[in-house]
Amino acid sequence: MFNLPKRRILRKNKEFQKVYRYGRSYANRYLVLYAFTANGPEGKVGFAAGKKLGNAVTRNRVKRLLRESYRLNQQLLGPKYDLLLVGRKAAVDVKYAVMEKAFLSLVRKARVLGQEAK
RNA sequence: UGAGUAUGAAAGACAAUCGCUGAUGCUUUGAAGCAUUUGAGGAAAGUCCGGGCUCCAUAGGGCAGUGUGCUGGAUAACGUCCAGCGAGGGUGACCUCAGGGAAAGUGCUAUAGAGAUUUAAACCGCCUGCUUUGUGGCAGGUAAGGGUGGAAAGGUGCGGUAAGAGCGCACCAGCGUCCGGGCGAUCGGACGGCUUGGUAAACCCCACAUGGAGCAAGACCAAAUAGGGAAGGGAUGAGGCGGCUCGCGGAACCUUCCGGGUUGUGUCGCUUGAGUCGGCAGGUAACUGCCGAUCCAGAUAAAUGAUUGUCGCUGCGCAGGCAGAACAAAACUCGGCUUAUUGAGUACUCAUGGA
RNA sequence: GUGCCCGUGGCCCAGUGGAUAGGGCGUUAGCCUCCGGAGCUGAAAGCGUGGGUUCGACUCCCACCGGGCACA
Repeated sequence: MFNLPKRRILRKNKEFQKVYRYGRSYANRYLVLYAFTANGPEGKVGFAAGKKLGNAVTRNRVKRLLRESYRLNQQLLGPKYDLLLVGRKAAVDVKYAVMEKAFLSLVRKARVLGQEAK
């Protein structure tokens, strides 16, 4: 239920480009959310952290926080969305609880929640 | 106690829950699921050097270019390391040094100064002579003193002289020859003649080293279809060996343009290696040899995270408790260097006080 | 991964080992004008950082820091 195997993660450059170009974007202080209606059997998710955030260690940490937020709350989401989460500068030294809250508020704003959650 | 020098272990631990990479086993048409196990560093970093490995001749010759530069050793190799020598710095522990050649040649040496590199040089001064009413002028001698400079061509002292001068002598520095110690850099001593600035991180000379590219190397598989037209070159030797040349090699194809068409973030390379740990032996040491044990990440928008609890460390607080814990993540691999950073301990030095 | 290049006042650039580090634009003070512009006169402000070579370094060498380019 909380699984997040490799095939559910965006890996190819083309997929990233597609979500960036055609997805709707929502943002707050800690992250940016791109949402795009998927055409595959299940939704995929991607995580990104730009070079502005710092060195490799901090970028990795931001991406892992984003992944945890998605992984633990994915059952709330509708099944047919490709999402892309991008960390922002304020997320660098933030705890998980803050990140999760920011993620949930954005998800509500973007209206990609599933039927049960509503 | 304070200040400092060198070296330098380790990089919080355990448990629970949810997840991820790889491997193995089972289930399974496939996809996947379950179980067990595994999983970042001392710098993984910067990419400053050097190897392995792969391809291009089997990596060859010469020139050019580039790099290194006290001696001896270590090493696969190095611009690294170890032990010494010399120079410089520090009261000292100790630290720093691209540290060969300036008598092969060329260049540069600003400003200042009379004079800056070859018969060195006379501005002030000193001395002698001539002259003048003269405090002066002229001629000559002189590098001891002053002044300039980073540097004035050996330094100090005594003798000597009209005044002076390696002009003579002693010591010191430098140069040459010889003797002795040391594998050697070099050190010590004797003798000789009496002295030839600096700069080679300026060109250069000498010695040594150096073929080029890089895992996006390279190999394989799959998918796609049609290999079409034009021009030029090719056994009188194409393309290739990324500077030039010699040489090698031996192709029916090669280059350019026009038109058409397809395609993977595929598999291998990819982790057993100058590996790691322990013992013994050799060596001042770097390191080497032998024996035994052991397998310890292989990702590709890139795996180690999140949450909670207990204990340990540091700070604050009477206490419950609260806050904090660096720098930073493999990308073919290994040896160094450099930089970032928390830092227990060990050895030593100096100063002050006490016994 | 490899090979290169650059860093000079606020901005864009010059600069043979010896200059007071130069030019343009800008800033600023004064003059001029009824006011502004233009013009004239003057001023401030700089060699990325740290070492080394040299008598002397923006320049030569080394190590860092920051930025950029090319190729596969």
